[in-house]
Amino acid sequence: MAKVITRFPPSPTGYFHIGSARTALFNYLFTAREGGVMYLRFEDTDRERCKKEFEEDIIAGLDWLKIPYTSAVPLRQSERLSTYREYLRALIEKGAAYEAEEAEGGNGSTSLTTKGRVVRFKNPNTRITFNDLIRGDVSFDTTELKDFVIARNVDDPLYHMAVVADDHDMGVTHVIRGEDHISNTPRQILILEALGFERPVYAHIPLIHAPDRSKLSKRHGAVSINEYRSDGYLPEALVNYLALLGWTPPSGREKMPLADMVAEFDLKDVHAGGAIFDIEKLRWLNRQYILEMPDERIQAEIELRIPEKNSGIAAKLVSLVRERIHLWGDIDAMAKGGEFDYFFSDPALDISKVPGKGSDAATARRHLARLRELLSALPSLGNLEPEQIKKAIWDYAEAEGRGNVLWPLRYALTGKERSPDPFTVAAIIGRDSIERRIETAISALENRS
RNA sequence: GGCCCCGUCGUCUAGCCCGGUCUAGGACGCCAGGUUUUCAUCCUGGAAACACGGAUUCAAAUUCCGUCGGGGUCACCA
Repeated sequence: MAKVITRFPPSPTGYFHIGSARTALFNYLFTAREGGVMYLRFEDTDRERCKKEFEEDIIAGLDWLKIPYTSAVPLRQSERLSTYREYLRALIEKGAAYEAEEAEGGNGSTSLTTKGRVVRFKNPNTRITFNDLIRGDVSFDTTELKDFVIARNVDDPLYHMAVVADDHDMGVTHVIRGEDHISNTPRQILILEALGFERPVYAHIPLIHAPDRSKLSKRHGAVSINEYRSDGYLPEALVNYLALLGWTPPSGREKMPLADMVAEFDLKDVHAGGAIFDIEKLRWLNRQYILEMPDERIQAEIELRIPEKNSGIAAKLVSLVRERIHLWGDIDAMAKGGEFDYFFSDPALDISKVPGKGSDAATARRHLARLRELLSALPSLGNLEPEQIKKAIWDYAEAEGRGNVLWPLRYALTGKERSPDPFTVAAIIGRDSIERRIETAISALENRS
């Protein structure tokens, strides 16, 4: 069996899009599974709209997502103009295409940019049926296509002409692309048959939709891969999620690394219907990946995102942060929300909140005083561990009512109604701060009464 | 509108090809309880779907037809 060759041919007219990324991914999964080659090539026959900047963005995106590819040589269609010209000539000589003077049918398109004569494909008005690996036989009557234009002039090919020529010359065996291309297929088959080329196998994957089923666009949130990157999503999670949108592995597994997806991939398991992009599930998946990230990685992200640089505290915040975030951007949100403040400086206390509900100032003061004693008995050397602290005060808390004892402590330490548990906080801020903050709370309670 | 594709919980889906094992399973989200107070985790439980109408059949989510709904596409863009 011939070697599988596929292609991912974006048009660099915009930033790398979530939908394109998924197309690239499916092409890669299939190709890798078959032991083939996937080429990247840029379809830039529309010189006006294409930009170098977008090419770079697409490449950076593929690299970030770690989707492997092979660059076509040449990389751009704009570098193959002479080849297209030959095919165009051949088509014209065979009588399969012809040069025409003006726009057909009068939709007023007196295009001003047109110089020279357009090349039209002579439509045989036939019925084209192709077998799509995902949806079975698909059939079109090409009559409605009329004699469609395949080149602005003999030197300036349009999309369909270039695609057919490239796919043939590159030896592409499988064309895997978005469903929006399904109606382009008969046109391309017509051209390729006129040229005597063999048909590749087609597979049109369903599109991704916005929550309202409309086309995914900026107004629904991020569509550019860059945005996910800067929001702090992990590339492996994004790739994993994208694969799950429209494909279910036989194993039914959800969270799986790229290599495992390759091992299970089969186009027949790709769905025919479109799917809605659900950011919530992506967040959940991303969290699953964060959960197994090494401590050093979490620590590095914390250091990057908290205002107090080089405080040496990031290492101590790792498990606390890991437990609370779905994506790196959540660390920024925590920092902005003041959720790290009490690790760096003593909090301002609202005395009325020290006792907690169901208790009173005198009781709270008594508990805090006792806690200060119990904690002063802790060994005075080395880092404190949450377990150690818990052990020192747990029996007392149990005896007196956990909430009555633990709330005042936690509040005295953090000044927040919500925070991690007091043992964790205490271990991080250390002996001096613990003692000072308890002391502050006690004297505040005394002054009040 | 023409043509093409699609139609299982709110969402992603399993099941459909080879009708009965489906009082339709899982995941996300949601709701309610529980765990070492609060937050976050975590655990348990719950609500939640075969678009509709016919046909075939002893039997249909699974087959066929129609309707409705959704999407794609109708460029000298790709």
